[in-house]
Amino acid sequence: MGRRDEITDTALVVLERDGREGLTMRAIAQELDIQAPSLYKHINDKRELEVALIARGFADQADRFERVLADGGGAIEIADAYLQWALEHPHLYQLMHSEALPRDDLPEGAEDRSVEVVLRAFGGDRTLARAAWAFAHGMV
Amino acid sequence: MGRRDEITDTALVVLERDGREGLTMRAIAQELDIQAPSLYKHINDKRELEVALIARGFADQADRFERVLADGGGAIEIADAYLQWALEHPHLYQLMHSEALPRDDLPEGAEDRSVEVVLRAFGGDRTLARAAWAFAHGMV
DNA sequence: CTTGACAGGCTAACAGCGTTAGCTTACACT
DNA sequence: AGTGTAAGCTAACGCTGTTAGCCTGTCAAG
Repeated sequence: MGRRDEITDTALVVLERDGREGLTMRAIAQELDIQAPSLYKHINDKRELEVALIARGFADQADRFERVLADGGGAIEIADAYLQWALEHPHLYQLMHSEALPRDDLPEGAEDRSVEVVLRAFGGDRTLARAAWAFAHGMV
Repeated sequence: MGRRDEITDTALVVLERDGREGLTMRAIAQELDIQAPSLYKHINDKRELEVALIARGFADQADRFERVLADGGGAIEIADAYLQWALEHPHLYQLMHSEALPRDDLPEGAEDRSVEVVLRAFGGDRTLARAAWAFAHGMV
């Protein structure tokens, strides 16, 4: 199923380069030297592609957080990493939070891994962790 | 300049009823028993209309906050009102925060009035007020 | 009383969007 | 040799925002 991933890769490139409004089927297709309708051999609709990008966003975030934690970082460093990540991937960040999360469509645990790390940084205090997340998101 | 306001009124109705994706020029026009292109006699483009809606959102928020403050409410009550308002106007709230705010296009002080109230609730501590705002927004 | 400007409608049309249908081509497997 | 499938293609549809150009009613000035 490699082609689907290539398409997602390309979509990510287009998104980060042209923003959400530039993320069009035809633009993605062009980047792949292909016609837009051909994309539908690998994907059901655009939303599905966006969900895949969102999932990648969470995964990448989780990677970053885990690295911070592994380097001995605590809650503050995690929050800082959150903000940093958002500033580095503004368009993807916007896509991830522009509407209600399609939690049902997201692969199991895509979001959870990120949540897990944050939770650990706060010593398992779910309420406090949620508050911090909200604060970080709000600040962005 | 009354017609422009009527159009904005109608746009707000359509937005709250059908959400952002349902907020189309043709839908607004239909609600006014008019053809879509006729809207452009009163408005330059759709973005301008959205900006007007955003401005109304801030104004309505400010009204609410001021009332809370007048009723002796403090920081917590303001935060609660913020959340309450967001839940009551989910589509408008989303529109207001879905992209970078067009601050240059917003009428002078549209946002400021809201900020002002929050600031007062926090005894003029700008940093603390900003933090609380971020927290409230993140929670939503 | 006429004339002319202007406000505010109209229809027709365009480009770009996501998407569907149906055809073709290349390649793997029996 | 023949068949099935993966993956491309073109043409087209309905929707979107938007432009151009036309028409009609209101109303003030000469």
